[in-house]
Amino acid sequence: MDVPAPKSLSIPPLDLPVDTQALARALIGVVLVRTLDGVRTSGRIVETEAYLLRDPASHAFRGVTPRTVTMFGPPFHAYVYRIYGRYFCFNVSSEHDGHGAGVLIRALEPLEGIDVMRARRGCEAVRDLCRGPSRLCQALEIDRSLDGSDLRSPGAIHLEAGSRAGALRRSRRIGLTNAAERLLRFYERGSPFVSGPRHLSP
DNA sequence: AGGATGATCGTCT
DNA sequence: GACGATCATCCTC
Repeated sequence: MDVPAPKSLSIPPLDLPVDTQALARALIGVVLVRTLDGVRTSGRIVETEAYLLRDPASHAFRGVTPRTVTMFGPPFHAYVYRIYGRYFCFNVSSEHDGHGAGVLIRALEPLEGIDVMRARRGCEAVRDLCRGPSRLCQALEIDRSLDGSDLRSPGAIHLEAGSRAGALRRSRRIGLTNAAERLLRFYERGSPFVSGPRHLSP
């Protein structure tokens, strides 16, 4: 007979799909936790974008490069890249080992460590702390050193089960010129913490 | 509320 | 040598 898991102490198992688009949807409501010097900052994911296999908009489209190796590794690892010389963006790798794809995290609803995030961002308004892919990287102090981290086990950065997501909506991805027509951006309906348009198709 | 602009540098051609 | 999966700021309506 099995010993029942302790009720209040167990962390609910986080079961995520490998398929990129399914993962982009499943990640809404999941909590991203960043632990630095023993201090947790975290937020609930409210907006994602899928970057599929053979997707002209994806960094993986033209094959492996030194920057994008983690996109081609096993799923559920951190792909962090620098953009416009000054910012970072955070992704969760998807698909199986050897296949390049991932999900960009575009916005969080701040949960833990709000004052720490305020200090890092130089910004008071809770709504603006993690509303945008590079803003959330500033708030959680995410940079290239975290690239390759396994997000399923507790560490410097990982994912935890969160509250169930509300209704999902989808739209075009933001800031693209390639394959811009595809509806691969997902966000929680009505969330004030979403970046960009919040008024598109169901 | 919404559109235009400049910053800034790693990455790939 | 060109170009961003962005942001903050400045502008007009």
